[in-house]
Amino acid sequence: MPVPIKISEETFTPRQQAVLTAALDLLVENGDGITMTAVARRASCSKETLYKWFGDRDGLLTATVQWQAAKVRMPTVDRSHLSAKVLRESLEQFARDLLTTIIGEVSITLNRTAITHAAQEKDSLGNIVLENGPLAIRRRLKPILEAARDARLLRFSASEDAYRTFFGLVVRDVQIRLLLGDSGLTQSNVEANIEVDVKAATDQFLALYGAKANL
Amino acid sequence: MPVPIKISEETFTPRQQAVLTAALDLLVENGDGITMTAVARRASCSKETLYKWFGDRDGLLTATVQWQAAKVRMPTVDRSHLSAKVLRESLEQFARDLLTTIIGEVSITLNRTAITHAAQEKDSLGNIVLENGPLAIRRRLKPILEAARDARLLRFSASEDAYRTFFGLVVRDVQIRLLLGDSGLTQSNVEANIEVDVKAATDQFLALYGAKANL
DNA sequence: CTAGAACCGTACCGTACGGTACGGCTGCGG
DNA sequence: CCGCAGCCGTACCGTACGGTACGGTTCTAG
Repeated sequence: MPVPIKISEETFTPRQQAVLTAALDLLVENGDGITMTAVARRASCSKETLYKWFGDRDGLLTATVQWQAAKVRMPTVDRSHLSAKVLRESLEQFARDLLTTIIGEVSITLNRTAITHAAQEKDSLGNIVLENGPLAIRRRLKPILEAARDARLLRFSASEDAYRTFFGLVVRDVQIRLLLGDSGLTQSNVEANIEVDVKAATDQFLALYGAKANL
Repeated sequence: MPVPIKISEETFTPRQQAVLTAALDLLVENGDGITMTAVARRASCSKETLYKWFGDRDGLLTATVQWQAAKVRMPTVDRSHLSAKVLRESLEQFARDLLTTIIGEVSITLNRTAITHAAQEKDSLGNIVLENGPLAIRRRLKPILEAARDARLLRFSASEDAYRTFFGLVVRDVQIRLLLGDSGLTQSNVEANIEVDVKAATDQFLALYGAKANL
Protein backbone atom coordinates (compact mmCIF):
# COMPACT_ATOMS: atom_id res chain seq x y z
CA MET A 1 0.00 0.00 0.00
CA PRO A 2 2.51 2.58 -1.07
CA VAL A 3 0.96 5.83 -2.12
CA PRO A 4 -2.69 6.74 -2.42
CA ILE A 5 -3.45 6.66 -6.11
CA LYS A 6 -6.16 8.56 -7.85
CA ILE A 7 -8.16 5.76 -9.38
CA SER A 8 -11.40 7.67 -9.73
CA GLU A 9 -12.89 8.02 -13.17
CA GLU A 10 -12.35 11.78 -13.10
CA THR A 11 -15.39 12.03 -15.36
CA PHE A 12 -14.04 13.60 -18.50
CA THR A 13 -16.52 15.29 -20.79
CA PRO A 14 -16.97 13.71 -24.23
CA ARG A 15 -14.98 16.53 -25.77
CA GLN A 16 -12.17 15.92 -23.31
CA GLN A 17 -12.27 12.22 -24.04
CA ALA A 18 -11.93 13.00 -27.72
CA VAL A 19 -8.82 14.99 -26.89
CA LEU A 20 -7.45 12.14 -24.79
CA THR A 21 -8.14 9.73 -27.62
CA ALA A 22 -6.19 11.96 -29.96
CA ALA A 23 -3.33 12.10 -27.47
CA LEU A 24 -3.31 8.33 -27.11
CA ASP A 25 -3.35 7.85 -30.85
CA LEU A 26 -0.39 10.13 -31.24
CA LEU A 27 1.36 8.32 -28.42
CA VAL A 28 0.86 5.00 -30.13
CA GLU A 29 1.93 6.34 -33.51
CA ASN A 30 4.83 8.63 -32.75
CA GLY A 31 6.08 7.00 -29.61
CA ASP A 32 6.83 9.50 -26.89
CA GLY A 33 7.47 12.32 -29.35
CA ILE A 34 4.05 13.73 -28.53
CA THR A 35 3.99 17.53 -28.44
CA MET A 36 1.25 19.79 -27.20
CA THR A 37 0.97 21.39 -30.61
CA ALA A 38 0.52 18.01 -32.25
CA VAL A 39 -2.21 16.99 -29.82
CA ALA A 40 -3.99 20.30 -30.29
CA ARG A 41 -3.88 19.97 -34.04
CA ARG A 42 -5.00 16.33 -34.01
CA ALA A 43 -7.84 17.07 -31.65
CA SER A 44 -8.76 20.31 -33.39
CA CYS A 45 -8.54 22.28 -30.24
CA SER A 46 -6.35 25.11 -29.10
CA LYS A 47 -3.31 24.73 -26.91
CA GLU A 48 -4.88 27.18 -24.53
CA THR A 49 -7.69 24.71 -23.97
CA LEU A 50 -5.25 21.91 -23.34
CA TYR A 51 -3.53 23.91 -20.67
CA LYS A 52 -6.81 25.01 -19.20
CA TRP A 53 -8.08 21.45 -18.93
CA PHE A 54 -4.96 19.53 -18.03
CA GLY A 55 -2.63 22.07 -16.50
CA ASP A 56 0.54 21.15 -18.28
CA ARG A 57 2.09 18.48 -20.46
CA ASP A 58 2.45 16.09 -17.56
CA GLY A 59 -1.18 16.57 -16.66
CA LEU A 60 -2.26 15.70 -20.17
CA LEU A 61 -0.04 12.64 -20.18
CA THR A 62 -1.29 11.54 -16.79
CA ALA A 63 -4.90 12.03 -17.77
CA THR A 64 -4.37 10.05 -20.95
CA VAL A 65 -2.67 7.14 -19.24
CA GLN A 66 -5.11 7.10 -16.37
CA TRP A 67 -8.15 7.29 -18.57
CA GLN A 68 -6.91 4.52 -20.84
CA ALA A 69 -5.47 2.27 -18.15
CA ALA A 70 -8.76 2.24 -16.33
CA LYS A 71 -10.31 0.60 -19.37
CA VAL A 72 -8.48 -2.68 -18.86
CA ARG A 73 -11.09 -5.17 -17.91
CA MET A 74 -10.55 -8.10 -15.63
CA PRO A 75 -12.59 -11.28 -15.46
CA THR A 76 -14.82 -11.78 -12.48
CA VAL A 77 -15.21 -15.22 -11.04
CA ASP A 78 -17.93 -16.60 -8.90
CA ARG A 79 -16.06 -17.88 -5.90
CA SER A 80 -18.96 -19.84 -4.54
CA HIS A 81 -19.04 -22.51 -7.24
CA LEU A 82 -15.38 -23.34 -7.37
CA SER A 83 -14.67 -26.72 -8.85
CA ALA A 84 -11.54 -28.00 -10.49
CA LYS A 85 -13.07 -27.26 -13.84
CA VAL A 86 -14.20 -23.76 -12.93
CA LEU A 87 -10.81 -23.01 -11.38
CA ARG A 88 -8.98 -24.08 -14.50
CA GLU A 89 -11.25 -22.06 -16.72
CA SER A 90 -10.83 -19.03 -14.50
CA LEU A 91 -7.07 -19.31 -14.55
CA GLU A 92 -7.11 -19.68 -18.30
CA GLN A 93 -9.28 -16.63 -18.62
CA PHE A 94 -6.89 -14.60 -16.47
CA ALA A 95 -3.93 -15.78 -18.49
CA ARG A 96 -5.69 -15.01 -21.75
CA ASP A 97 -6.69 -11.52 -20.68
CA LEU A 98 -3.25 -10.81 -19.31
CA LEU A 99 -1.47 -11.93 -22.45
CA THR A 100 -3.93 -10.23 -24.76
CA THR A 101 -3.49 -7.00 -22.86
CA ILE A 102 0.28 -6.85 -22.66
CA ILE A 103 0.84 -7.61 -26.32
CA GLY A 104 -1.53 -4.87 -27.43
CA GLU A 105 0.00 -1.74 -28.91
CA VAL A 106 -1.83 0.43 -26.45
CA SER A 107 -0.47 -1.45 -23.47
CA ILE A 108 3.04 -1.40 -24.87
CA THR A 109 2.80 2.32 -25.46
CA LEU A 110 1.41 2.99 -22.01
CA ASN A 111 4.08 0.92 -20.33
CA ARG A 112 6.82 2.55 -22.37
CA THR A 113 5.52 5.99 -21.56
CA ALA A 114 5.29 5.21 -17.87
CA ILE A 115 8.78 3.69 -17.83
CA THR A 116 10.21 6.68 -19.65
CA HIS A 117 8.49 8.83 -17.11
CA ALA A 118 9.84 6.77 -14.25
CA ALA A 119 13.33 7.36 -15.58
CA GLN A 120 12.89 11.01 -14.64
CA GLU A 121 12.16 10.67 -10.95
CA LYS A 122 8.45 10.91 -11.81
CA ASP A 123 6.73 7.69 -10.78
CA SER A 124 3.14 8.81 -10.95
CA LEU A 125 2.53 7.28 -14.35
CA GLY A 126 4.32 4.13 -13.31
CA ASN A 127 2.06 3.81 -10.30
CA ILE A 128 -1.04 4.28 -12.41
CA VAL A 129 0.02 1.59 -14.85
CA LEU A 130 1.03 -0.72 -12.05
CA GLU A 131 -2.22 -0.13 -10.27
CA ASN A 132 -4.25 -0.98 -13.35
CA GLY A 133 -1.98 -3.75 -14.55
CA PRO A 134 -0.08 -6.19 -12.33
CA LEU A 135 -1.66 -5.00 -9.10
CA ALA A 136 -5.16 -5.17 -10.51
CA ILE A 137 -4.50 -8.73 -11.57
CA ARG A 138 -3.22 -9.51 -8.13
CA ARG A 139 -6.26 -8.07 -6.42
CA ARG A 140 -8.57 -10.10 -8.57
CA LEU A 141 -6.60 -13.31 -8.60
CA LYS A 142 -5.65 -13.64 -4.96
CA PRO A 143 -9.17 -14.15 -3.63
CA ILE A 144 -9.74 -16.84 -6.19
CA LEU A 145 -6.54 -18.60 -5.28
CA GLU A 146 -7.43 -18.45 -1.62
CA ALA A 147 -10.93 -19.69 -2.24
CA ALA A 148 -9.43 -22.55 -4.22
CA ARG A 149 -7.15 -23.34 -1.34
CA ASP A 150 -10.05 -23.35 1.05
CA ALA A 151 -11.81 -25.73 -1.33
CA ARG A 152 -8.76 -27.98 -1.24
CA LEU A 153 -8.15 -27.43 -4.94
CA LEU A 154 -4.83 -25.66 -4.49
CA ARG A 155 -2.03 -25.98 -1.98
CA PHE A 156 0.30 -23.11 -1.07
CA SER A 157 1.50 -21.25 1.97
CA ALA A 158 1.45 -17.68 0.67
CA SER A 159 -0.99 -16.52 -1.97
CA GLU A 160 1.45 -13.80 -2.89
CA ASP A 161 3.96 -16.39 -4.06
CA ALA A 162 1.32 -18.28 -5.97
CA TYR A 163 0.17 -15.14 -7.73
CA ARG A 164 3.67 -14.14 -8.73
CA THR A 165 4.42 -17.60 -10.03
CA PHE A 166 1.31 -17.49 -12.13
CA PHE A 167 2.29 -14.09 -13.48
CA GLY A 168 5.76 -15.35 -14.38
CA LEU A 169 4.47 -18.49 -16.06
CA VAL A 170 2.09 -16.47 -18.19
CA VAL A 171 4.18 -13.45 -19.10
CA ARG A 172 7.62 -15.07 -19.26
CA ASP A 173 9.91 -12.86 -21.34
CA VAL A 174 7.20 -11.67 -23.68
CA GLN A 175 6.56 -8.26 -22.16
CA ILE A 176 10.15 -7.15 -21.74
CA ARG A 177 10.98 -8.25 -25.26
CA LEU A 178 8.04 -6.33 -26.69
CA LEU A 179 8.92 -3.26 -24.65
CA LEU A 180 12.46 -3.41 -25.96
CA GLY A 181 11.19 -3.71 -29.51
CA ASP A 182 12.44 -7.22 -30.20
CA SER A 183 12.31 -7.53 -33.95
CA GLY A 184 11.89 -11.28 -33.71
CA LEU A 185 8.70 -11.03 -31.72
CA THR A 186 5.87 -9.34 -33.53
CA GLN A 187 2.47 -8.82 -32.05
CA SER A 188 0.76 -11.13 -34.51
CA ASN A 189 3.51 -13.63 -33.93
CA VAL A 190 2.64 -13.87 -30.26
CA GLU A 191 -1.05 -13.51 -30.85
CA ALA A 192 -1.17 -16.73 -32.82
CA ASN A 193 0.18 -18.69 -29.87
CA ILE A 194 -1.93 -17.19 -27.14
CA GLU A 195 -4.16 -20.19 -26.68
CA VAL A 196 -1.24 -22.59 -26.58
CA ASP A 197 0.61 -20.45 -24.08
CA VAL A 198 -2.47 -19.98 -21.94
CA LYS A 199 -2.98 -23.70 -21.76
CA ALA A 200 0.67 -24.36 -21.01
CA ALA A 201 0.89 -21.76 -18.26
CA THR A 202 -2.27 -23.04 -16.60
CA ASP A 203 -1.09 -26.61 -16.79
CA GLN A 204 2.22 -25.68 -15.23
CA PHE A 205 0.63 -23.64 -12.51
CA LEU A 206 -1.74 -26.44 -11.59
CA ALA A 207 1.11 -28.92 -11.69
CA LEU A 208 2.95 -26.82 -9.14
CA TYR A 209 0.10 -25.78 -6.89
CA GLY A 210 -2.73 -28.20 -7.60
CA ALA A 211 -3.67 -30.34 -4.65
CA LYS A 212 -4.38 -33.34 -6.86
CA ALA A 213 -4.83 -34.18 -10.51
CA ASN A 214 -6.67 -31.12 -11.77
CA LEU A 215 -7.15 -31.90 -15.39
CA MET B 1 18.23 -13.81 -36.18
CA PRO B 2 16.68 -10.45 -36.90
CA VAL B 3 19.26 -7.80 -37.53
CA PRO B 4 23.02 -8.13 -37.42
CA ILE B 5 24.09 -6.54 -34.18
CA LYS B 6 27.42 -5.02 -33.45
CA ILE B 7 28.52 -7.10 -30.50
CA SER B 8 32.22 -6.49 -30.88
CA GLU B 9 34.05 -4.84 -28.03
CA GLU B 10 34.75 -1.80 -30.19
CA THR B 11 37.91 -1.32 -28.12
CA PHE B 12 37.42 2.03 -26.51
CA THR B 13 40.49 3.85 -25.29
CA PRO B 14 40.75 4.39 -21.54
CA ARG B 15 39.90 8.03 -22.00
CA GLN B 16 36.84 7.10 -23.99
CA GLN B 17 35.83 4.61 -21.34
CA ALA B 18 36.11 7.35 -18.76
CA VAL B 19 33.72 9.40 -20.85
CA LEU B 20 31.34 6.48 -21.15
CA THR B 21 31.51 5.96 -17.41
CA ALA B 22 30.58 9.58 -16.89
CA ALA B 23 27.70 9.19 -19.30
CA LEU B 24 26.47 6.09 -17.53
CA ASP B 25 26.71 7.77 -14.14
CA LEU B 26 24.66 10.67 -15.39
CA LEU B 27 22.18 8.25 -16.90
CA VAL B 28 21.77 6.46 -13.58
CA GLU B 29 21.51 9.70 -11.64
CA ASN B 30 19.42 11.94 -13.80
CA GLY B 31 17.42 9.36 -15.64
CA ASP B 32 17.19 10.03 -19.32
CA GLY B 33 17.73 13.77 -18.93
CA ILE B 34 21.33 13.36 -20.03
CA THR B 35 22.54 16.23 -22.22
CA MET B 36 25.72 16.43 -24.23
CA THR B 37 26.83 19.46 -22.26
CA ALA B 38 26.34 17.62 -18.99
CA VAL B 39 28.37 14.63 -20.17
CA ALA B 40 31.13 16.88 -21.44
CA ARG B 41 31.30 18.75 -18.16
CA ARG B 42 31.21 15.59 -16.07
CA ALA B 43 33.89 13.94 -18.16
CA SER B 44 35.95 17.13 -18.42
CA CYS B 45 36.04 16.97 -22.15
CA SER B 46 34.75 19.21 -24.88
CA LYS B 47 31.57 18.65 -26.77
CA GLU B 48 33.58 18.73 -29.95
CA THR B 49 35.41 15.62 -28.76
CA LEU B 50 32.15 13.89 -27.96
CA TYR B 51 30.88 14.49 -31.45
CA LYS B 52 34.19 13.49 -32.95
CA TRP B 53 34.24 10.20 -31.08
CA PHE B 54 30.61 9.21 -31.07
CA GLY B 55 29.05 11.05 -33.98
CA ASP B 56 25.95 12.34 -32.28
CA ARG B 57 23.87 11.95 -29.15
CA ASP B 58 22.50 8.62 -30.27
CA GLY B 59 26.00 7.36 -30.93
CA LEU B 60 27.09 8.29 -27.44
CA LEU B 61 24.05 6.63 -25.96
CA THR B 62 24.56 3.53 -28.04
CA ALA B 63 28.22 3.30 -27.15
CA THR B 64 27.42 3.69 -23.46
CA VAL B 65 24.75 1.02 -23.45
CA GLN B 66 26.76 -1.34 -25.59
CA TRP B 67 29.92 -0.93 -23.55
CA GLN B 68 28.09 -1.44 -20.28
CA ALA B 69 25.79 -4.22 -21.41
CA ALA B 70 28.72 -6.27 -22.60
CA LYS B 71 29.97 -6.36 -19.04
CA VAL B 72 27.16 -8.61 -17.84
CA ARG B 73 28.78 -11.86 -17.01
CA MET B 74 27.16 -15.22 -17.42
CA PRO B 75 28.08 -18.41 -15.64
CA THR B 76 29.78 -21.10 -17.65
CA VAL B 77 28.93 -24.67 -16.96
CA ASP B 78 30.89 -27.75 -17.74
CA ARG B 79 28.45 -29.80 -19.76
CA SER B 80 30.48 -32.97 -19.55
CA HIS B 81 29.96 -33.59 -15.83
CA LEU B 82 26.27 -33.03 -15.64
CA SER B 83 24.68 -34.65 -12.64
CA ALA B 84 21.48 -33.82 -10.84
CA LYS B 85 23.47 -31.89 -8.30
CA VAL B 86 25.53 -29.99 -10.86
CA LEU B 87 22.41 -29.20 -12.87
CA ARG B 88 20.65 -27.81 -9.87
CA GLU B 89 23.60 -25.70 -8.89
CA SER B 90 23.95 -24.41 -12.42
CA LEU B 91 20.31 -23.43 -12.58
CA GLU B 92 20.57 -21.72 -9.24
CA GLN B 93 23.60 -19.82 -10.44
CA PHE B 94 21.78 -18.67 -13.54
CA ALA B 95 18.80 -17.60 -11.50
CA ARG B 96 21.00 -15.76 -9.02
CA ASP B 97 22.92 -13.92 -11.72
CA LEU B 98 19.76 -13.04 -13.58
CA LEU B 99 18.02 -11.68 -10.51
CA THR B 100 21.08 -9.84 -9.28
CA THR B 101 21.48 -8.21 -12.65
CA ILE B 102 17.95 -7.04 -13.26
CA ILE B 103 17.53 -5.47 -9.85
CA GLY B 104 20.71 -3.44 -10.19
CA GLU B 105 20.38 0.27 -10.81
CA VAL B 106 22.56 0.04 -13.87
CA SER B 107 20.40 -2.62 -15.45
CA ILE B 108 17.24 -0.73 -14.65
CA THR B 109 18.67 2.41 -16.17
CA LEU B 110 19.86 0.61 -19.30
CA ASN B 111 16.53 -1.08 -19.80
CA ARG B 112 14.64 2.14 -19.25
CA THR B 113 16.85 3.97 -21.68
CA ALA B 114 16.48 1.27 -24.30
CA ILE B 115 12.71 1.17 -23.85
CA THR B 116 12.46 4.93 -24.10
CA HIS B 117 14.51 4.68 -27.24
CA ALA B 118 12.31 1.93 -28.60
CA ALA B 119 9.32 4.20 -28.15
CA GLN B 120 10.77 6.39 -30.88
CA GLU B 121 11.01 3.89 -33.69
CA LYS B 122 14.68 3.37 -32.77
CA ASP B 123 15.21 -0.21 -31.71
CA SER B 124 18.99 -0.38 -31.81
CA LEU B 125 19.41 0.12 -28.08
CA GLY B 126 16.65 -2.35 -27.42
CA ASN B 127 18.39 -4.95 -29.53
CA ILE B 128 21.67 -4.39 -27.74
CA VAL B 129 20.06 -4.81 -24.34
CA LEU B 130 18.13 -7.83 -25.51
CA GLU B 131 21.23 -9.35 -27.01
CA ASN B 132 23.18 -8.96 -23.79
CA GLY B 133 20.28 -9.76 -21.49
CA PRO B 134 17.53 -12.27 -22.21
CA LEU B 135 19.08 -13.59 -25.39
CA ALA B 136 22.49 -14.03 -23.79
CA ILE B 137 20.86 -16.03 -21.04
CA ARG B 138 19.08 -18.09 -23.59
CA ARG B 139 22.25 -18.85 -25.54
CA ARG B 140 24.02 -19.99 -22.41
CA LEU B 141 21.16 -21.86 -20.83
CA LYS B 142 19.82 -23.78 -23.78
CA PRO B 143 22.88 -25.99 -24.30
CA ILE B 144 22.82 -26.89 -20.65
CA LEU B 145 19.15 -27.77 -20.77
CA GLU B 146 19.71 -29.91 -23.82
CA ALA B 147 22.69 -31.62 -22.30
CA ALA B 148 20.58 -32.31 -19.24
CA ARG B 149 17.90 -33.79 -21.43
CA ASP B 150 20.44 -36.00 -23.15
CA ALA B 151 21.58 -37.10 -19.71
CA ARG B 152 17.97 -37.95 -18.85
CA LEU B 153 17.92 -35.33 -16.11
CA LEU B 154 15.29 -33.18 -17.74
CA ARG B 155 12.32 -33.89 -19.92
CA PHE B 156 10.90 -31.44 -22.45
CA SER B 157 10.06 -31.28 -26.12
CA ALA B 158 11.30 -27.79 -26.97
CA SER B 159 14.24 -26.23 -25.18
CA GLU B 160 12.84 -22.85 -26.10
CA ASP B 161 9.78 -23.46 -23.96
CA ALA B 162 11.88 -24.73 -21.09
CA TYR B 163 14.11 -21.67 -21.21
CA ARG B 164 11.20 -19.26 -21.25
CA THR B 165 9.52 -21.02 -18.36
CA PHE B 166 12.71 -20.77 -16.38
CA PHE B 167 12.95 -17.08 -17.19
CA GLY B 168 9.39 -16.51 -16.07
CA LEU B 169 9.77 -18.44 -12.85
CA VAL B 170 12.86 -16.43 -11.93
CA VAL B 171 11.88 -12.93 -13.02
CA ARG B 172 8.15 -13.06 -12.32
CA ASP B 173 6.86 -9.49 -12.00
CA VAL B 174 10.02 -8.11 -10.45
CA GLN B 175 11.52 -6.48 -13.51
CA ILE B 176 8.42 -4.74 -14.80
CA ARG B 177 7.63 -3.41 -11.35
CA LEU B 178 11.13 -2.05 -10.92
CA LEU B 179 11.07 -0.49 -14.37
CA LEU B 180 7.79 1.21 -13.54
CA GLY B 181 9.24 2.51 -10.30
CA ASP B 182 7.03 0.54 -7.93
CA SER B 183 7.43 2.28 -4.60
CA GLY B 184 6.65 -0.91 -2.73
CA LEU B 185 9.55 -2.78 -4.24
CA THR B 186 12.93 -1.36 -3.37
CA GLN B 187 16.17 -2.82 -4.54
CA SER B 188 17.30 -3.82 -1.07
CA ASN B 189 13.85 -5.23 -0.48
CA VAL B 190 14.27 -7.68 -3.32
CA GLU B 191 17.94 -8.23 -2.67
CA ALA B 192 17.22 -9.72 0.73
CA ASN B 193 15.06 -12.42 -0.80
CA ILE B 194 17.26 -13.39 -3.71
CA GLU B 195 18.40 -16.68 -2.25
CA VAL B 196 14.90 -17.70 -1.30
CA ASP B 197 13.58 -16.80 -4.72
CA VAL B 198 16.45 -18.54 -6.48
CA LYS B 199 15.75 -21.70 -4.56
CA ALA B 200 12.04 -21.50 -5.17
CA ALA B 201 12.37 -20.89 -8.89
CA THR B 202 14.81 -23.76 -9.30
CA ASP B 203 12.61 -26.10 -7.32
CA GLN B 204 9.64 -25.19 -9.42
CA PHE B 205 11.50 -25.57 -12.66
CA LEU B 206 12.79 -28.99 -11.68
CA ALA B 207 9.35 -29.99 -10.53
CA LEU B 208 8.01 -29.15 -13.97
CA TYR B 209 10.82 -30.44 -16.14
CA GLY B 210 12.81 -32.84 -13.99
CA ALA B 211 12.79 -36.42 -15.19
CA LYS B 212 12.75 -37.77 -11.66
CA ALA B 213 13.35 -36.62 -8.09
CA ASN B 214 16.15 -34.10 -8.63
CA LEU B 215 16.85 -32.89 -5.15
C1' DC C 1 62.72 24.29 -31.66
C1' DT C 2 58.98 23.85 -34.63
C1' DA C 3 54.84 21.89 -36.81
C1' DG C 4 50.98 19.71 -36.24
C1' DA C 5 47.65 16.79 -34.06
C1' DA C 6 44.56 16.15 -30.30
C1' DC C 7 41.79 18.16 -27.16
C1' DC C 8 39.74 21.52 -23.69
C1' DG C 9 36.71 25.38 -22.77
C1' DT C 10 33.58 28.51 -24.31
C1' DA C 11 30.96 31.02 -27.20
C1' DC C 12 27.71 30.71 -30.69
C1' DC C 13 23.74 29.24 -33.91
C1' DG C 14 19.32 27.14 -35.17
C1' DT C 15 15.48 24.99 -33.90
C1' DA C 16 11.98 22.64 -31.43
C1' DC C 17 8.90 22.89 -27.99
C1' DG C 18 6.43 24.28 -23.52
C1' DG C 19 3.72 27.77 -22.21
C1' DT C 20 1.12 32.47 -22.91
C1' DA C 21 -1.49 36.14 -25.19
C1' DC C 22 -4.85 37.71 -28.17
C1' DG C 23 -8.18 38.37 -31.84
C1' DG C 24 -12.17 36.32 -33.80
C1' DC C 25 -16.16 33.04 -33.95
C1' DT C 26 -20.17 30.69 -31.85
C1' DG C 27 -23.80 29.93 -28.73
C1' DC C 28 -26.52 30.99 -24.77
C1' DG C 29 -28.85 33.66 -20.90
C1' DG C 30 -31.29 37.76 -20.28
C1' DC D 1 -30.27 42.59 -29.50
C1' DC D 2 -26.45 42.62 -26.01
C1' DG D 3 -22.94 40.74 -23.40
C1' DC D 4 -20.35 37.24 -21.92
C1' DA D 5 -18.24 32.66 -21.64
C1' DG D 6 -15.92 29.13 -23.98
C1' DC D 7 -13.14 27.84 -27.45
C1' DC D 8 -10.37 27.83 -31.91
C1' DG D 9 -6.37 29.30 -34.50
C1' DT D 10 -2.29 31.61 -34.68
C1' DA D 11 1.26 34.32 -33.44
C1' DC D 12 4.53 34.99 -30.04
C1' DC D 13 8.15 34.42 -26.15
C1' DG D 14 11.77 32.13 -23.51
C1' DT D 15 14.62 28.57 -22.99
C1' DA D 16 16.93 24.32 -23.36
C1' DC D 17 19.57 21.62 -26.06
C1' DG D 18 21.86 19.44 -30.29
C1' DG D 19 25.43 20.55 -33.04
C1' DT D 20 29.44 23.72 -34.85
C1' DA D 21 33.30 26.96 -34.74
C1' DC D 22 37.34 28.67 -32.86
C1' DG D 23 41.07 30.25 -29.92
C1' DG D 24 44.25 28.48 -26.61
C1' DT D 25 46.95 24.64 -24.44
C1' DT D 26 49.38 20.35 -24.13
C1' DC D 27 51.72 16.56 -26.15
C1' DT D 28 54.34 14.17 -29.67
C1' DA D 29 57.36 13.62 -33.78
C1' DG D 30 61.02 14.93 -36.30
